[in-house]
Amino acid sequence: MKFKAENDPIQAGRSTGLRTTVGLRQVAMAANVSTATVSRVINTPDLVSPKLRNRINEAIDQLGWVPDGAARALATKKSYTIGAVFPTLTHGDFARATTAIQEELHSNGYTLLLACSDYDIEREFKQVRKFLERGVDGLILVGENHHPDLSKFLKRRDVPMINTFVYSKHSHGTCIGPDNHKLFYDMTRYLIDLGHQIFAVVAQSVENNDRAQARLEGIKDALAEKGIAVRPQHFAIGQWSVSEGRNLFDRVMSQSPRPTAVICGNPYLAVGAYLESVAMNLKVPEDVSIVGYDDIEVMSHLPVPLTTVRVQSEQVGRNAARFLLGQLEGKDIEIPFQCDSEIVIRASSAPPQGVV
Amino acid sequence: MKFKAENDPIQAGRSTGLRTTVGLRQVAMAANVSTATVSRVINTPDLVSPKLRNRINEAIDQLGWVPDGAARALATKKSYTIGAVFPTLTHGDFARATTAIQEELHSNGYTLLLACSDYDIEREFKQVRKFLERGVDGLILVGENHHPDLSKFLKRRDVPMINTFVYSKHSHGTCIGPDNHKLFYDMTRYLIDLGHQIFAVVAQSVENNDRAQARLEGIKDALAEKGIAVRPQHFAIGQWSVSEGRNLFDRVMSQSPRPTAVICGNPYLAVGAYLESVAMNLKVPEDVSIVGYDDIEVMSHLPVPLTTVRVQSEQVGRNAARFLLGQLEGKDIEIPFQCDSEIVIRASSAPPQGVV
DNA sequence: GCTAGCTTTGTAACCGTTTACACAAATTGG
DNA sequence: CCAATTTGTGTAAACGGTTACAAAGCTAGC
Repeated sequence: MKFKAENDPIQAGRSTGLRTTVGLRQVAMAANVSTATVSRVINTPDLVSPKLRNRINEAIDQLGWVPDGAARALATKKSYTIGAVFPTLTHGDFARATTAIQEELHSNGYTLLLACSDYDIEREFKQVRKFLERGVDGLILVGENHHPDLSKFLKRRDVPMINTFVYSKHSHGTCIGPDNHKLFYDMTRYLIDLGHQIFAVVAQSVENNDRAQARLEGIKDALAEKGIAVRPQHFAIGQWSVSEGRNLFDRVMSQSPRPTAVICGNPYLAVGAYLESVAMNLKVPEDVSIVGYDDIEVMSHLPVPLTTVRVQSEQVGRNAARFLLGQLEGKDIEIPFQCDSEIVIRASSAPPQGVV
Repeated sequence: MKFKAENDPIQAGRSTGLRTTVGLRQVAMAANVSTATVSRVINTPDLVSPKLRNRINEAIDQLGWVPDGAARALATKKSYTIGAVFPTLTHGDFARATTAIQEELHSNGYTLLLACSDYDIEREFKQVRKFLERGVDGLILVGENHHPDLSKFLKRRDVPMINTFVYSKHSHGTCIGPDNHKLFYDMTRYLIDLGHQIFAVVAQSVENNDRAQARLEGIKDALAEKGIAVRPQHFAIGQWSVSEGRNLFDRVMSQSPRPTAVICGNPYLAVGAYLESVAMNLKVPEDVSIVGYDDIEVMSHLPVPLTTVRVQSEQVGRNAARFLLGQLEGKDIEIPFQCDSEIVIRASSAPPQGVV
């Protein structure tokens, strides 16, 4: 099927007459230069003579022109945009990381696209696809297990990506965060060394959460080395909340034998566990040691401050952003892929009663 | 200066030969249809005959084509993108609102651009400008006082905007949130009715924070009606943290006369105040009533649960997003501009000692 | 004074979609 | 059976920038 082209000059010039929005062309006309020169003033001012540059800048100011990002992205194939998908923002560590990412990106001229997966791999994948449609230049995700098709998708359009809040030697260069396994391995060793023998674990679900999973493995491995295992009745998995911490603490402490150390999977569970110990009239750390993960401020201000692991979430976010920016600029910036973290020992952990 | 155009057919066809990325054109060729038809399959499938539609969809799948958002935005003048600037994400209410916004936007095909102003009006303005460059279709901000040039900027390119976490009658239709003044007016009235006469206020800085400012006014106005004022030594302004809550609580409680009620400007200050009361061996609420703002989970689990104001931050976020989407679709969706909020009375507030 | 090289500026094709308009084919009605 | 609609598809001009390339205007060297 063929149609012949009608070269209709009126139609061709249709829009030129009634243009109302100000664009590069209007600026160029106002300053009596070509569009190329205006574009150069924006992108490579050094290539334009000072005289013209001034004239053009004046025209820009006067017309109040702001370059159109979409047109720019289309022409350059760069969107100066980074997409991040977090499981949730309501957990302090992710919120802090997001803030850091945003700051780092913004001060480099990039903008952050944000989405939440709610710990759902399918959703994460959908969000990522949408981000790719939007033309993001890079991606920041959490954890290492993603939708099976995700990496193909990324590879096809080689968008750099970095996984956050995870680290292990085998993932060096693609992940940035703490070594979750080691963290809780060390924490558990610390408790073992204090003399504990009966351990309880109170944690959130590990579904689609390889970080939490790794931490649990850390506990198990450390205990196994001493021939210890967590009894089923001392292993409580639930929601992510203070009240759940209270419930689960109550549950594990009512079992026999009674644990002398309770390891909590997140700070809210730990705070809940402690508050429940108060309600149960148990003495911490005399009757039971309580330790947590992640250091939220209130933990250190409770009547018995809580031992926990401190992860530098801002650092994770900031370095993730830096890494991506580095990749995009072509320079391989060397950042610490394994981020700082430490066990903060406070009053809630001590040798079990009866051990000197 | 004039140059004559050289119609160089080789150069003109330069890129057609070595095209490697797959675009609308490739799909069109593969399915042996025009680009317009492919476009229609994406945007208005009903206009395309089922037969062609299938053939094209197959081609799309096979080539793994994803439409280019930038090109689309350029052609349609719509980016399906909403920008939000929050003071910070580390405060629970903003984090919850952000999550709700993101969800609402995403399920309507929009994407969220996020930035933080760190309670700095200049920064907010810069972020907004950047968002406008990016071509956002709408804006979500916090509070009502912005950079003086901001509204001009928005009006010029008529981008709809909504202010969140604020509400008053005069701002109906442009703001969505709680009536901050009324909230603390009511809270203060409640304390007055309990019989309190000596009030202390422990709050964060109100610089560039009209919400906090309004709440303080609410306190003052309620007190003034009864001829009461907060003494200077009972008025403590500081950071936003638990430890600051402890410090400031300690300070105001050491003054004479000793206040019988302490109103805290945010949940962390309130928790800090309570924890300090424990450290100071003061009984709550017998010796002093403590009330806060915003309901974070731990407040209800402390040995003495704290009276506070509960604001539905998710609701604020969700409705803000809905409102903007409505504006963009042209339909004036009726949403509640004043959001639900309530005073949650718990054990930390009671009549002052000596009053029956 | 002429040429070679550098700097500055203009021309116009191109980025990947959308969409107004033109047209052909299919449907309808008298 | 033909005119008037309706439906489906193609053509090509936008959208608002960037940038390869060409063309001048200089500078400087001999």
